[in-house]
Amino acid sequence: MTTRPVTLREVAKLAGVSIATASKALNGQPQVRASTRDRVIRAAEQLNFSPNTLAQGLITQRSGTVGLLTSDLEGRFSIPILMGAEDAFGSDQTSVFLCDARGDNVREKHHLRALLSRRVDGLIVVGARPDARPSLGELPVPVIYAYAPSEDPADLSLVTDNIGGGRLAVDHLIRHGRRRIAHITGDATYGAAQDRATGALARLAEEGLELAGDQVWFGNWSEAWGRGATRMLLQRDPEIDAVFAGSDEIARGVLDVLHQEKLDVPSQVAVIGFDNWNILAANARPPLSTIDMNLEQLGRLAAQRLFAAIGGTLGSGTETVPCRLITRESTAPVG
Amino acid sequence: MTTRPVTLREVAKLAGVSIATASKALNGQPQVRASTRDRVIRAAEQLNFSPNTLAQGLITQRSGTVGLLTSDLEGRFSIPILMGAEDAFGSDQTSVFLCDARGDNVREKHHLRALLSRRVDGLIVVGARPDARPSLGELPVPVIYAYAPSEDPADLSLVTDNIGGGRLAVDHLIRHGRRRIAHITGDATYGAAQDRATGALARLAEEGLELAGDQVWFGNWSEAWGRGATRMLLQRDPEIDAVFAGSDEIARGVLDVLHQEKLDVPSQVAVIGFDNWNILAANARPPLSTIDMNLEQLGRLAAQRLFAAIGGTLGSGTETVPCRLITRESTAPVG
DNA sequence: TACGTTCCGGAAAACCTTTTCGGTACGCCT
DNA sequence: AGGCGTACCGAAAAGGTTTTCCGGAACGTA
Repeated sequence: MTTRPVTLREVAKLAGVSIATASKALNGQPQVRASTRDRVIRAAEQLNFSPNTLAQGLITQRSGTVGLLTSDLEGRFSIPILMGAEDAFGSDQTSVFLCDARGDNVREKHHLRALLSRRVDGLIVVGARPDARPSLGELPVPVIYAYAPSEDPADLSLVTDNIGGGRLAVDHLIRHGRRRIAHITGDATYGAAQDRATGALARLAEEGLELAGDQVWFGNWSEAWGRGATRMLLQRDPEIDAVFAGSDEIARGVLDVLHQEKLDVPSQVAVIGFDNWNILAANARPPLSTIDMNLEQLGRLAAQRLFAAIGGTLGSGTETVPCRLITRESTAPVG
Repeated sequence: MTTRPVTLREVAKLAGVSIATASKALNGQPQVRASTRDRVIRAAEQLNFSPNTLAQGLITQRSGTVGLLTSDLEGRFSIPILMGAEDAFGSDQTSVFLCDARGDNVREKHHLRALLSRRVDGLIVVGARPDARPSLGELPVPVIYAYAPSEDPADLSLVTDNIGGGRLAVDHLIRHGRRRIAHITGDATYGAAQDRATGALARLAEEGLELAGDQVWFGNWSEAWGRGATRMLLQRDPEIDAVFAGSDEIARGVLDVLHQEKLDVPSQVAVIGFDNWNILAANARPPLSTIDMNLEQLGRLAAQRLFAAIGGTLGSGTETVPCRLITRESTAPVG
């Protein structure tokens, strides 16, 4: 079982040519006769030869690998980004090193060192929450920051368009004839919460509408807060006809209390969430309209940008990826 | 920015020694004077030298990498396993290649080929669902199957003890004085569903109890099924005092209908779930007792087994990892 | 026949590190 | 003084591949 892998030397020997010709034959170089090429290829197949990528990397100065440095795998936002990136790279010849720093700074440094030692061709840094994070600084390889942008504007970052997402949600409610729209969202220290609220308020202002409930209800990203805030909101303003929740978790809490209060969704009150966290949104009662951040596309995009940067030169600044509206049954036209 | 990495040659030159001595100095070999060693180390630090792992791997015949081949990253079960494995390897010097086959067979083959070409030292195959999957066959490196066992008993597989988990859940309910226990679970074609039911029934039998509701309610792994099954169950047998749900999703549906029917949880009916999917279990009303499969530990264990197998020899057969009871408020003693 | 072209295949360097082995210098003993 | 052991350092091979360059053969032309 632990037989040493076959080398090009053995393939060459079996085909009766030199190592050099064998290499050229397998790599499609022109300076080799068709008949010899066939012989080499057959020999390679017969021995089940696969070239040693380490040796290749040594001479080409390209390892064909990239590092995916995430702050927390647990967080559900990292996963789709990873998937997108892995997918995009997979179709090229590059493999992906997965490193989870678990939010620990020294662990991140440690992983970074290891990755550089492995001569990765590039790096994608995936943040845990969508707020700016410290830059890794000058590195011998291109780096792309995904989800959480770098604090250094000289780096290239890819982030979600949370402002556009908030706008999208409220726009959807307005188009369905809603006029008394409230906004319950998460932790005010999150840039994402601020941005989504900003987008929502901007769209309301365009329509000449005021926010129902007198304020943006910041709290935390939990179902429990969704329940609590909704109770307070209904006390303050029983006449609302729509709620924009800052996350699907919060939206679940909102739905729960609306049911308790015998308010029908969506005929009396429309509810829209954020994240399109399928397990929560699709299984809600009724299924929840929500905003999808296109995280997988963000990951794919990061991979593409990185791929372009390898060998070429890297841009800088922050690029935003638009959100997408997912309509289910929790929103519907009035009447 | 794209400066070529520093090599040992440059370090040696700066320290005024040969490449060989520089290598020995940095690797703690004894045949080098302390003063020279210091000089080399200082030179290495000054140049920020990090050894080229590709070159190292070429001579030592160890790449210091392993492949993590998952069938679907999306599935929430893979993630904790990945985390555990990544964590365990991280503390060694091994890095992890992440490959997502997306349930596609040809993609899996493609990734496998790429990984072998990169001369990984070993492989962990993480399945999407806990049923046996085809073996990858004889490979030049040790392979460990996690979560989904291999069909070939000659391979080494690590799986969840679902039977024990089912037993654990029912045992907990019994200890709390419950006697009329029903079981609502997911897709009957899943081995996990069968096993959990088997464990549950075995524990009931030990106590001389019958399953309430006359049958195991197989359906699918959704909240909606949890709701539907609970309605049917209550019609069939309104006197139940506990429900063992095959997943936390299903448990959420169960809770929902119990609320609608004005049955208090846990005083009238206790509910226990499975998976300890935090977002669902901890935020339920009331917070859900559940069974945790210790997936992260399973991943860690897989890493350890693989690490032991590298260089050594690999065992075979199927090893099970026990489940763990998580008590929250949805279960409590009767009265 | 002599010479220039074209086409193929091979020898060897290069990538970067580890490790073995041989060599030098020095102190010690006889 | 000569021999020997020890401590330290360097030269060189090895690992597997790519690529450059060169040599030889075949062929056509003068």
